[in-house]
Amino acid sequence: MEDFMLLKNQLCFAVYETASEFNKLYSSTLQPYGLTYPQYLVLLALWEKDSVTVKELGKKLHLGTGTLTPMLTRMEANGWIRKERSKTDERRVYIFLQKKALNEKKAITKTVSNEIQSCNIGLEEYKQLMERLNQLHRKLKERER
Amino acid sequence: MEDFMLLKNQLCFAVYETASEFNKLYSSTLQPYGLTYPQYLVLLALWEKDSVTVKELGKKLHLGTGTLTPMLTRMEANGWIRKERSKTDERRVYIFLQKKALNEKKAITKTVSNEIQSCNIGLEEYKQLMERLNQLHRKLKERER
DNA sequence: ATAAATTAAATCGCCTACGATTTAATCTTA
DNA sequence: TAAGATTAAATCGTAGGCGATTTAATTTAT
Repeated sequence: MEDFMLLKNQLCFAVYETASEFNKLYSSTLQPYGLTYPQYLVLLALWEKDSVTVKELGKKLHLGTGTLTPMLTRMEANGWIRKERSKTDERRVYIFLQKKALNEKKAITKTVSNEIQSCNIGLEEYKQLMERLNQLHRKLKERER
Repeated sequence: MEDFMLLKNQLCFAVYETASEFNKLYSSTLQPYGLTYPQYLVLLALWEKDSVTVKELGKKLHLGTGTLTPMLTRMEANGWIRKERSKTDERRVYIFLQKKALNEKKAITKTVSNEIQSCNIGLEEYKQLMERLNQLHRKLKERER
């Protein structure tokens, strides 16, 4: 039981650490573009589906407006996106990609992809880890209720 | 290759999400004690080895003084730890657990343990995930150089 | 039709997190 | 030993991240 506890602590720490490693790796890779890691995640979401509300974006990224609103404001100031309040329902704010984000998509994804490639993560390893993480993720989510 | 670009298939996002789930789970569990998740990690480190310098603590937790110093100040204000500047080398600041942290150790670890238990994560699942995470972690670290 | 409930985004306060700089102490070395 | 390099912690500025509250618009139920 004591060992199991140790293991649990190690697991949460391992996840915490790995997330922070990813953060650093992506941050330095994205720095030349003037993007942060969370901002890149926003672009990934928008490249997949453009012109969504803040709410929808938050759902996809699991982020609330307390995080998104200021971040989107910064991204707008940097010319990545545009915010536009809906005419039909003025509560909603739609997010649109700007030209810059469309033009630089190829370059950014290529750079990131190269960087990750250089970590030599095998496809099998990748898949297994994804599977395990999603499994854990599901259990953590279930727990919440 | 294309669905490799999808947000939900990105390993970095899975890690990011899982870390945030852990964070939320631990945060709500620790809230009654007036502890945050990173503060709990500090206690875990100190329960393992007390009276260490800020530097050593940072090495263990992979945190710099920009994060630690204000956090330790808060933890001192809340009675968990005590900071004491070394007499022999006044550059160093040693961190000591306070009685409160020692007295509540059992209760806190028990509560956390119970909470995590309720996620029904099997031992095998644990081990595999840890193994995969450490493997990934190693590769990310290697990449840095 | 209007009061009440709901919804969406913004705002607020607090706590990480990190790179860069600053301050002060200690160590090296010329 | 005095100047310069190194070290440890603190400080600063910027950017998440989150729970809670606020504001304004839209729905709903009466």
